[in-house]
Amino acid sequence: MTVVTRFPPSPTGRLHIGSARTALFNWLYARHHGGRMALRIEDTDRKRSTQEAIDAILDGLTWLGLDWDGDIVFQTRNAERHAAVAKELIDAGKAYHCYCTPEELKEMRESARAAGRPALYDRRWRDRDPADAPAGVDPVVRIKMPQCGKTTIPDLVQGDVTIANEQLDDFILLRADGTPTYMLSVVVDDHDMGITHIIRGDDHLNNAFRQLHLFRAMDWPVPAFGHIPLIHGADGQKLSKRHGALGVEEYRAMGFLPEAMRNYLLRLGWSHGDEEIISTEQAVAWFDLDRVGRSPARFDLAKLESLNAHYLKESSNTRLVEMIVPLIETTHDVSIDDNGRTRLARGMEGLKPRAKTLLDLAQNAAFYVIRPRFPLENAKAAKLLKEPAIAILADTAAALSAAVSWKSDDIESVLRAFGEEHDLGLGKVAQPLRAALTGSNASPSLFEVMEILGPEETIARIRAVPGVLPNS
RNA sequence: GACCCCAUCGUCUAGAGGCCUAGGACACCGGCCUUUCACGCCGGCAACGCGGGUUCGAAUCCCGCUGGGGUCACCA
Repeated sequence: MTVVTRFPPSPTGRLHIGSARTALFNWLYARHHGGRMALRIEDTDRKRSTQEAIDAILDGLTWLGLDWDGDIVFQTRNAERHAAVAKELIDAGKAYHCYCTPEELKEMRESARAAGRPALYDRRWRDRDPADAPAGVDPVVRIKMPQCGKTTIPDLVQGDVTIANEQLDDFILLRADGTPTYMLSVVVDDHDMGITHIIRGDDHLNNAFRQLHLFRAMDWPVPAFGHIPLIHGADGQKLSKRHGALGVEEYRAMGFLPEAMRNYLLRLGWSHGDEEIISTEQAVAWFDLDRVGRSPARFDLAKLESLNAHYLKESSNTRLVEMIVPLIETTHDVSIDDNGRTRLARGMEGLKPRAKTLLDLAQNAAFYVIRPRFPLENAKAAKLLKEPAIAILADTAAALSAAVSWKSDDIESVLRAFGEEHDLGLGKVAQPLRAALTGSNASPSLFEVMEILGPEETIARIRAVPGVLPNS
């Protein structure tokens, strides 16, 4: 049997970080077993579904590198089929019309809860004579669920989960307006699409019991279920807006690499011994549901950052340059030419180990293509450019102008010799220079920076420091 | 409230009765390296929620408690 999984987002917002992990697990499971992953847009809630959300979800998946097999299925397009199944169930005596009003149902739930009973529909129309139907009320269609006994779901993640059938009520298949509910649509589509494995968030575990009976009522094979725990915020509460970013798009904007995101999401609730850095190839080879943990995991930004820093270091310089150029261009309103790109690429080796995100990288790299502006905004750096540093800088510029070679090793020799000559520690010489050249008190190796900047630019930047030029 | 699920360092986790003096990673704290900041390397702090069983032996099995989470819509 070929494994067919599915990822079924509701297009009501961004691709949520938890959904992204669900998609990843479905994708990995399908790939691991040589199967397929289908993508289905669950747009049955027409009021809240938007094209914008669909695009955002597709973009998010694409960015993460999670592709799907076959055409995208739009659930609303199958509405007629869903309704036909409901009719079939009515004809078979497995479903019926219910004429309860919303108020009636609300009252029913409230009194049930007050009595300490499960807040379920009391099946009052299940065996009632259809002739009793009140005039002018459009009925909903409800399925007949078993009223006694137990139902067990052999869950691939949670193990066997059993519930008493009294906990299951005759849920609605078709709304009063004739449109199918989620519960019906999902089951019909999963069947029609040949889904063999339903891997989804833990919040759907209760639905699985209802869906299981719907599969049985239609005499359809029941897919395997795997309910993975949800991701929680750092405080252990359900992930919500107050926890900050929720959509993968936002993490992308924060400068995270897709491979870091993938690795992080994978390790959240899943493990393979002590492995931490896991490539997609390894993930496909190793992934299976039995290694998925059963307790909810908290989202830890620091760990994501650390993984991102790792992948940043592994990335090629050209890839990184292409990713940060637009960032530098927009924040500084400049246009970076090929020369600038070359400088950035050469500087990347020294920049990479100093960044956690692409945003850091772009910010730290900007000086290679943009001259510092005086007075410096960076307070610590500005402090480095006070006397006697200005005088030292002027002398340094002079010494540098006389340099025969502009290789970093040679520049270092020149500066060390200069320091000894003037009885100054290297720090006294280097720090003001760093501030003058990079506008910051922290940067990659100064000698490397100077080599990349080149002699003209280096000298020009030193002379641009207020107070230096007259002495040089 | 009812039902279901879960429970190892601050966080993610390893651990499938003796390999556990509980391992790794992130974070944190020291140190080394060093022109700065990082990276890297070395070291440190830090956990089996509680109470009962079962067993020669329990983080691992069972029960209870406590704590956390999920679900209870003509939403998905």
